[in-house]
Amino acid sequence: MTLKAPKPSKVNVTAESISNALSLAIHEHRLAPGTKLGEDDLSDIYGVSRTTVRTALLSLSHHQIVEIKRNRGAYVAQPSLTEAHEVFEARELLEPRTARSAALKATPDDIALLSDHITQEHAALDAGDRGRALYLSGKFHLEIARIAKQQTITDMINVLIARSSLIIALYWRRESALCESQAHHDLIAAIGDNNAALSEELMQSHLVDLHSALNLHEVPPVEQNLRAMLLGDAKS
Amino acid sequence: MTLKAPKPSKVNVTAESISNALSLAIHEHRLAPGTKLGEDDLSDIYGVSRTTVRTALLSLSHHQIVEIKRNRGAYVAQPSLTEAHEVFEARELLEPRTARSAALKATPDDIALLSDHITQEHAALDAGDRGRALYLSGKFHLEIARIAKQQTITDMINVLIARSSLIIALYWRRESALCESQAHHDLIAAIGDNNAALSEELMQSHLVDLHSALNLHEVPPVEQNLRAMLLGDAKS
DNA sequence: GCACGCATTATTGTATACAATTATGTTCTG
DNA sequence: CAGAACATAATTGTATACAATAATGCGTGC
Repeated sequence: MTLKAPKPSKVNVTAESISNALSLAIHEHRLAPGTKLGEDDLSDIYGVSRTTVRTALLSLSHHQIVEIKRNRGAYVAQPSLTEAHEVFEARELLEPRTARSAALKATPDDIALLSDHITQEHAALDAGDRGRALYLSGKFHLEIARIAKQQTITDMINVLIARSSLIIALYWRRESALCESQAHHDLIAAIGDNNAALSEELMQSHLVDLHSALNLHEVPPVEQNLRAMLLGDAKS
Repeated sequence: MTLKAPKPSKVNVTAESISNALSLAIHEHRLAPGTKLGEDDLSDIYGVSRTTVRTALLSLSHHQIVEIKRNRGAYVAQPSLTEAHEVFEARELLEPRTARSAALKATPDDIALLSDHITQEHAALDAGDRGRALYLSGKFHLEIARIAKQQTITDMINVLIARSSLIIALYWRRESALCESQAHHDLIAAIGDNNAALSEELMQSHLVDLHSALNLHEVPPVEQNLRAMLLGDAKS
């Protein structure tokens, strides 16, 4: 098992590292929407005080992937269907223009990095790790924003991608379709050719495609347990 | 003095209320960029523990209007010139389309509310309260986003407007120009007529206008004191 | 007189303790 | 037996105490 995962033995466990670990777990669908994130549980798991855990949870709540209900605790967010559509509409507003900008600025190094992403994504799929493939797929979009050199917009897209991961967990309809990374391949080609118009158009249709793959009815909220998702089933 | 301001005597002082008070003070340019926000100072001022203050500061840092430097403390953010351009470019990407959407959805009540905003803004200017006028001007943009009924995009615009306030504090060039709310009047008219294309165009040119009013060179970072800005000069 | 280094002070980071709120389970009553 | 009310337990919210880090000022040596 390739553990870069969430069990930093003892040293340097900061609020940010916990936040990152939880964020990754949510991206990879190891933490399902609705999962309760108890402060005591997390402070046990990571070996820090509740203070630090609370800082991490607060950070995640600001990214809207964790919802904190007063006096009730923190839960992995469960975006409503309305929010789901809003998130993809926002992405459709931001990302095509960002892809255009990326096409104009991309260097050969950038293209190589994108290609590497796709390779890793395929590797994850071959290994049967759909969660990691989904995470890498999101990172791909983020990488394009980074190439466009607009940190502010990149930050916004980052949040939207995180929420998209939750939305996919709740409202995904197609069975296989996540695997069809043909769209990503085409995007790399267009960006590598510095074809701004095509890049914008491909990104637009890719997002519309994803958006249209959402299920149309609400999903009942579910409760999930925590330890198994974060620690596998191995120890304690 | 019209105090809705930041001195809630003793009851129900929550992290959110502190966050709101500081946010308002920043919007109204009572807290200048670079001001140190010491935890002890703030807990004295608001009569709560540092824990609560830290929660508020963390929240503001996630909105990027406060910068927290590890082991150094929290400061009102000082956006770089690069960030300044990025923020306005992001607004130019989001707000025109949002204004279009608002024009299609606006009800008479919405128009009345927008007009009321303008009235208040003028009143603030007449009272010589430029800070409050600026705050209301930002709220005007936010209100349009709200009318468009896209909460996700509204949230993003909200953050961008807050940062814009800091940017204006640092890089504003024109002397009078903030007062020329003609653009806002025209926008109300277009939205009231449900004229989508015109609304989008007016918003676009309004933002370009604002963007072009920025100064082009960096500004030296400054330190400011805190108590006077939050409490007036009255007591203690 | 200036610069470097050490000691002191101040401020933030983290953990723990206590208070308040909510959830739960039991018991009593209709 | 069902339902409500109370008591108990669990969990979060807040404050305080302690530790670690960075800023400051003083003194010494060159």
